[in-house]
Amino acid sequence: MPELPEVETVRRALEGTVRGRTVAACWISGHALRGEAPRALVRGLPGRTIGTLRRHGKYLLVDLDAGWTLLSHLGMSGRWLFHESPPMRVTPHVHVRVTFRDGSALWYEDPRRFGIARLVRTAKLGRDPSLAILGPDPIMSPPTGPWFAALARGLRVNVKDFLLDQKKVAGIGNIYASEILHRARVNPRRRTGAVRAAEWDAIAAETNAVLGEAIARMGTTFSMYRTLWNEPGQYGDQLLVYDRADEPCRRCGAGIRRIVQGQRSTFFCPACQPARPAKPAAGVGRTGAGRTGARGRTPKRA
DNA sequence: ATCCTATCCTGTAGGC
DNA sequence: TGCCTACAGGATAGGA
Repeated sequence: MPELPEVETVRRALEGTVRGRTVAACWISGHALRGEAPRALVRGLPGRTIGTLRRHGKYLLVDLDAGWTLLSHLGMSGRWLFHESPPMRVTPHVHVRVTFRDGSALWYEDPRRFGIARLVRTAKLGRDPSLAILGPDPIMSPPTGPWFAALARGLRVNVKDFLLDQKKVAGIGNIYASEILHRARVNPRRRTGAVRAAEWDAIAAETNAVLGEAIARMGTTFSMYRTLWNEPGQYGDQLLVYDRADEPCRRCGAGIRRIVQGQRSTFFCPACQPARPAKPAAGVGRTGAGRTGARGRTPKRA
């Protein structure tokens, strides 16, 4: 559920609300989150003050004082909800309740419990096994076509699974992978190693554009995701292909197709994203260095 | 290296 | 109305 734009929306909201607040108490439900109950929070959080809020891919890093960081991942159904004055009744699936000294509270809710919440020494974050394997974050380091092309050289995976691989680029999930490829006009079944330079330029440009636009609209609410204030994200209206099987393509009118890749749904337009790309015009598309995506956006950095 | 399956969980939507 | 199945925004492990 929550991909980079949703996590970034939560990060910004937390920055503006809980930063500087000091934890008075922490309660946990006792249910395990992705393998372990976050018991360490009960002892480790009280007395700590919230500092900087960072994000890498889909991971949220809540820096605390005294050299600790709360590492959070929302999995499929996790959400942090802020309460200026917390309700008396604990709603179902609340697994962590952080109460601040001023009486406000931050609750972590996660029906499917695929999320994680654990305390890590800030100095050792780089060696945390979850974080160490991640590729660069596409907001901090916007990808360019040549960078993607270099990363993809020789790989035989399909380009959709490539975008989903957090070890390559961290933060793109199942919704945005389909959206990016549709806007870049690249068929999701294409072998990564066979994607042309100009197409990588388009993929890079659309990665930057789609993620940026989704953040501006507070993410996509398909069903579960909510902002810190329990509001749905607004990017759902902008989706061009995701969950639109058999509906007309918003660009050309052809029927959107649903296929399964890596056990997960992929949506694409067979007309806009042909299995074989159009031949590049003579003299261009060899290196792609001078070309940008179809919309002419220029990525910032290699 | 890649691909396929299974697993961790609960909620929901759709078919009958 | 209820029962059943399929599927869901993620990540990981094991085996072919």
